[in-house]
Amino acid sequence: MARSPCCDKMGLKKGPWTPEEDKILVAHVQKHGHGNWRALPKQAGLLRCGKSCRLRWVNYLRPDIKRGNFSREEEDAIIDLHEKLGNRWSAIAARLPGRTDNEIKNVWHTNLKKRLKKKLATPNSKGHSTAAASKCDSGSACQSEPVNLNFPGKISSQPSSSEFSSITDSPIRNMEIHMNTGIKDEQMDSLESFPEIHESFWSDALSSDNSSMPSAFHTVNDESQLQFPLSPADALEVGYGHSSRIDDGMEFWYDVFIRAGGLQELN
DNA sequence: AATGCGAACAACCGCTCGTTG
DNA sequence: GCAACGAGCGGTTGTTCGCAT
Repeated sequence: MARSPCCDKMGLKKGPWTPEEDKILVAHVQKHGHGNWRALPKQAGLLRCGKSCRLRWVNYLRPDIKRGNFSREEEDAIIDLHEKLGNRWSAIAARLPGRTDNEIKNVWHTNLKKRLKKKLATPNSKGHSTAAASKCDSGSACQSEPVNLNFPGKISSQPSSSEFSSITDSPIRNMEIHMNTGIKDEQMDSLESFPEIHESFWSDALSSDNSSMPSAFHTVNDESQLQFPLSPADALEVGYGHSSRIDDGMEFWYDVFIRAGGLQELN
């Protein structure tokens, strides 16, 4: 397929954007939108290619962009999501409001990779992130290996309870799903449809003393009672109770909750 | 003060995918 | 079915900045 010349065209500017260019681009997008990036620079009077304009807008000028350092929660979420999705930065960014794929990619390469390596080097590290992360480190593969999916978010694939094997402490967290062929397309699709977090989930969840754990979840007395797939009631009962894993973030809980049909309960 | 080096981030490049004629 | 095109994605590079020497 023939490639478009894009920025190679003579006369088009490259390199860092000036405040003036930013102003022009913002003003133009606010006034006319960005239906056609290729035509935009000409219309706006910018000596840039459409690709460059799009990138500048998406990664820097968009009004909903959250600037500043990543919180610990955001970093943990990135690690978890990277474990599930691999190097699919845009998919990860979609789960982190206000953050761009480029930003996440940069943070991953500069911070989080190192953090994971450190965790790996620590004998008592949690380990749940590191093994998979190291497999995925070089790219989006994460396939053709037994995958520790970290959580049974693939409940949609309706595994039998025998496919899960409880390993250590958390009733859900450490269930392993061994699959012969790794993550399948439909499972990735399932991850893609990760729902927006329902407002009332947060208000309920954060009413807990520990802001990282939904109050809606209580430790079950007998973890072996858990049956998969979980009913909404079971999901509400599923406990965690292991403070060392508190930093693992909320989205896991929400996913379990939603997949168990908990949203209807909230509504 | 000058220099070297690494971290962080912005931007570019090349590719794939989806759409359209 | 095919080619052309635009948009989007992920990998990579270039630049800037802060810190150590």
